[in-house]
Amino acid sequence: MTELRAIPTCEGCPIRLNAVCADCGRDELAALEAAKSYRRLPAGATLVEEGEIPSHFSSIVSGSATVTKTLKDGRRQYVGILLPSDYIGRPGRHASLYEVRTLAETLLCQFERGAFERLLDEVPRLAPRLIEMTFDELDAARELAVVLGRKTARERVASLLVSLARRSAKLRRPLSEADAPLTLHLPLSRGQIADHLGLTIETASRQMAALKKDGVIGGTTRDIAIPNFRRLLLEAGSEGNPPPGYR
Amino acid sequence: MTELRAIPTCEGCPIRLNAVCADCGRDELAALEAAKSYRRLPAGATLVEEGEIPSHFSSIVSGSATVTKTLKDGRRQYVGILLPSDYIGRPGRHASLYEVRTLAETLLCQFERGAFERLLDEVPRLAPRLIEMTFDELDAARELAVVLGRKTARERVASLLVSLARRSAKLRRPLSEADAPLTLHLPLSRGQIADHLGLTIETASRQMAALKKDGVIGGTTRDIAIPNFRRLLLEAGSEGNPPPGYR
DNA sequence: CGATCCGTTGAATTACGTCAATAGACGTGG
DNA sequence: CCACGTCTATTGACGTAATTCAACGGATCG
Repeated sequence: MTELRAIPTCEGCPIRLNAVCADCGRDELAALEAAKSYRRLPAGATLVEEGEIPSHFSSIVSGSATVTKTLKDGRRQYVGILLPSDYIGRPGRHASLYEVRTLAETLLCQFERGAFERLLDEVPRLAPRLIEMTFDELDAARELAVVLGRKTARERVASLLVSLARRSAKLRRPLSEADAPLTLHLPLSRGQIADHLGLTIETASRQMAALKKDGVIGGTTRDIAIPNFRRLLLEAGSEGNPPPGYR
Repeated sequence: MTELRAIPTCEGCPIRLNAVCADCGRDELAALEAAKSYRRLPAGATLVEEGEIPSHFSSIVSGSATVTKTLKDGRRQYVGILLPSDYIGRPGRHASLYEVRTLAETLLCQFERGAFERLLDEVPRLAPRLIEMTFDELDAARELAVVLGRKTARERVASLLVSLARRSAKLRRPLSEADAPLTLHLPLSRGQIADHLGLTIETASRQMAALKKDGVIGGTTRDIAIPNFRRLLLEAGSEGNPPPGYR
């Protein structure tokens, strides 16, 4: 799928316009160029362990990763899914509360933590962009809380598909209105979908099957066809029709 | 309860050491002083409406508020509870995705949005602190996702009590180890607890009753006694004992 | 003193979890 | 090419935690 061979320069970087560096000018970029390095990881690699103080701040150039919290008895919840241009890390010497693990082969653009903190002070357009992106992450986490707190299993699965479709097709045009067919490669197994949606693997599987039976989605296990995005959106439950039997 | 009469100066401000201004020096504080104003709201007041572009960025000096997302069919989820020193707002012209509403009479220290954005550029210790606090909010939202995705009703209620106890007794000392008795005034009704924990009012009420019956908590409806914090912590399910019957 | 709000409690219902068996998909080696 | 093991996904039958529906009790207030 994504080509990981070539180490891009910032100029030609695929995430140039969306990553934490997005707002930097040519001169500011030079400061980042000097400090950055690349790291390539296979699928299933642990990037950050829970409790670890990460040595680097990094951005996903290509690939994907999950942010996971695990209770001591083993219950797992994915609290984030990271796609290209998303960052991993937090300024300051904080132990990570999460495990970060690649879902696929992944290329990172990384900065040693101290160096990144210095850049935050020195490169004026970096901190505002980090603030902006962190607020977006906060919105995503709160949206997940709504999904987990208030939505049915079917709505959760539909919501995940909506979110992944929106993110992977980086819609400039409001996709919300598009009725045109659309395909989506799922980066997650059924078990991982369950870990993200607070469900069991069986329920995740059943709901995928039900959505398919009802014609909301098509395609294969990992490659989902969305014949009518608006329909999927309605199934996700954020758009106005109460689930059957809601008071 | 909290005294809202006196408008404090920054020097004597009760949230001086924890709010977004916490890292500012005496001189930086002067710039904030010049731009700030106060606003007092009764309980149940809407501070920000969903979809609105807020005109101000504000900090809670005293009181409390909820951050709520409502689905179009009326299902509600509190995605945050704000206590003194927490901020409300986001730099940039973003429509709020949430409703913010006071839980009790509340005093705000506020800045007109444009003025706050200028301060972010000009007062060096402001942006790093905002980043720090936003990451903390992100952690809280993700923690909530874990609670909503993976915990039982009893664990959810216990988790909320733990979180409120930790926050309201601004533990410098690790409260996690304290076995000493402790009291907590609940800022939330049973219905509001349910809205925060993704439960119904009946389930919230039943679980409170069950925790009381089992001696985990005592006190009255709104004033909770916690005879043994460690015990409550265990009930919250983050500390190692699987709930009965977990695979 | 009725009205309203909030909390509690009981009984019936249900969505999802649990347990269990089977079916594909994919790779390895004979 | 086929037999076999492994891993993931699917499907069925059953159990249960939480919801739903309903009734009631205790404050608070005009």
